[in-house]
Amino acid sequence: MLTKRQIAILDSLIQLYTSTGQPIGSKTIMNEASIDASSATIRNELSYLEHLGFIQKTHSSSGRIPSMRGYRYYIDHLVKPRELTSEKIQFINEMLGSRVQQMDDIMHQSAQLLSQLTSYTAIVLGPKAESSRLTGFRLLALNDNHVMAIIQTDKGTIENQVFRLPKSIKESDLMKVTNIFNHHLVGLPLNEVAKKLERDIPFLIRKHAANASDMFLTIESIFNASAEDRYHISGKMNLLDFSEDMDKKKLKSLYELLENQGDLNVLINHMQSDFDVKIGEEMNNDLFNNFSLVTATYQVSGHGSGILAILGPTSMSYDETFGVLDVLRKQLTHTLLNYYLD
Amino acid sequence: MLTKRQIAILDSLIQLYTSTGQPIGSKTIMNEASIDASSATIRNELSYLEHLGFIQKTHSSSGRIPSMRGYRYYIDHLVKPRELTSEKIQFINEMLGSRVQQMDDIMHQSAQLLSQLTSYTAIVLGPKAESSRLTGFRLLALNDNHVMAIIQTDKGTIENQVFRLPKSIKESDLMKVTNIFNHHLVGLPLNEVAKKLERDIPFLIRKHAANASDMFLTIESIFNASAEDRYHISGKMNLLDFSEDMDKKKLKSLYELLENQGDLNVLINHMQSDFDVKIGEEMNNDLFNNFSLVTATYQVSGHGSGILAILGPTSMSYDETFGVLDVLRKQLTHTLLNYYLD
DNA sequence: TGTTAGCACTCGACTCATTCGAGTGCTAAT
DNA sequence: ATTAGCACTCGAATGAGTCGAGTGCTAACA
Repeated sequence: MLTKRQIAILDSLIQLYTSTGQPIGSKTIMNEASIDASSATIRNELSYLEHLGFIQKTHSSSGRIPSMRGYRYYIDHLVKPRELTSEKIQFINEMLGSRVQQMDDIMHQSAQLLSQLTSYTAIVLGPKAESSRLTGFRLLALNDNHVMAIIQTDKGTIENQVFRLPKSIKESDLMKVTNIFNHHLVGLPLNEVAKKLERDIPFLIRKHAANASDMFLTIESIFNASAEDRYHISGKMNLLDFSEDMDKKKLKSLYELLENQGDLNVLINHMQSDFDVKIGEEMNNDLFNNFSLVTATYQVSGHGSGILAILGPTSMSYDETFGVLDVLRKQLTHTLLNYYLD
Repeated sequence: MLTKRQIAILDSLIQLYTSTGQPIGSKTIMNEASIDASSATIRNELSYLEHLGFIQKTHSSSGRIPSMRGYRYYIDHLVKPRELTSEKIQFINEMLGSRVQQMDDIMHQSAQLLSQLTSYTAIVLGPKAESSRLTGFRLLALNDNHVMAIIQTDKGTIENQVFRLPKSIKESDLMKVTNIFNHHLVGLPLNEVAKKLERDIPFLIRKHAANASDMFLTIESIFNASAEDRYHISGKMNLLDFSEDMDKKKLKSLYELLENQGDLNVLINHMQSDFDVKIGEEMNNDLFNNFSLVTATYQVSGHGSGILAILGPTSMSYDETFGVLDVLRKQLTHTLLNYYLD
């Protein structure tokens, strides 16, 4: 059990360290933090905090920096979202408030806002409606050899793709395929659709429209694309600012990871809580040892939930990050409700 | 006028420098290059080449590196595309040869191939058909409040975008707008379309479908998007390997520039010649002082021409870069002819 | 006259010793 | 329990010294 003073010291130390990036000594704490004790006393307390594993030295006579455990304690007990300046709030409102936009634009905007306001890297995931249903499937002949496939769900997502028509396919085959899809898939929840696409549909196609089985593969890939989470990442290059100790090779692997849907899925796993922080090694990936990932979920009632995430240095200012995320999350809930409304 | 030996020395020096990255001294040239002269003689020649401005020293007693002028001379007179290994050629064939793909996929593939084979950064621009005509415009009602606009040209490009319908708009308005577009724009070359979109159409809309003028703005932006060049960039992160001397700030500006269509347009201006190289300062942008841009054009008869470009360090191996570009350019011409054919 | 061996000279890169100072832990006094 | 005082530690910065790759110049040579 920590005393009040010990908590105050730990708090100040982390605040100071996250804003300067330098190890913090007893004198600095005495001067900068409002703690009524001499540097010698603070030294004793620091020694105790180190003994408990909350802080550590970089070398035997250096100042202290927070340890993994220290950050954990800070995040779980001490940090409070910092209020944004009214200018920043206004900025967010302006960017997300007014005009009608497309869903993708909104997500993209949000990611940009997050990365600009924090100067870290932002990852945004659109609202995921677990129970959305397929409401429409169309094949639209554009000309003799191009067809557009369009997929709609009741949650408003619309996916489309143009593909070239193999010569073997006739108008009548197109109709048949469309009918099969409409008859067997439309109205079902998307996870059902995925199952049927794998099991029943290939059989039906072979039976009723054998010519079209090539085409089926294309269409299947569109369905898969529509089911995939779509990540919007902004401020990737900000990573350069807080990855000094990484060599080029690691940096490249890191960027490759950020390009890869699958890896992101592992990194950002859905969770219930409003906020969640993963610190360095908690991410189980050497690449992220000096990074932290702060994730916030936003809810759009009746339309599922989405995720906002900030990837920054372990030594980031958590209070500010929490502040930005909190404001944006609220604004986004609001914006999206409007989006679904009209 | 340079003697044969001087040319041979300049050639070797550049080859050696581009492969080692280190300043080259007289002894190295004597040992590595097949030049029948002592190091002292080579020193004399080097001194002369420096006097002419083809090479320079990094400090008073260092070896020589090529100067801007040296590179220019090398590229204009000495460099020969290096033959690719048969494995690499086969790799390219496999990636671009077989199955039917979408245009965007082909371009994306090409960019990836280029960056992987050169380990520099690749920029690919799809075939630009100067004289393509608008052949189709459709508005497809997806549901009560979403419409998809589809634009087609006779060169096979298809652009589409989904947008939300303002409430004020009725079915009949949609019809009217579609009619106006089909009547006044379809069949025209795209540059004519752009003009009319600016001049005549707004007036017609106001007259016949006043409610739809909001919608017109959206549709106009789709047209603009369809007219835009679309750059495919791959291997951005390779920049990290050859930008050691740049600070974080410059690196970020550089990446921002690569994200920006407009800036890329300035950088890569269309030209006729098969190959073109811009060396460092020739690009008129401080950010590129230590980079070179090698561009190659490819022709698809009857379907316009496109561009392949490699952005690498000024000290890149030009012969290899030329080799890769040449092979890919030929393969691409072939692939695209097939694409347009069937 | 062109080529070459020989040599003094230059300058960056590297190593090693020294200094400086921020910070610590410990002890003894309050 | 707190604090002043002090010896001690260690990284960062500074400077002297060495090494070696490379140069230019001179004089000898084919």
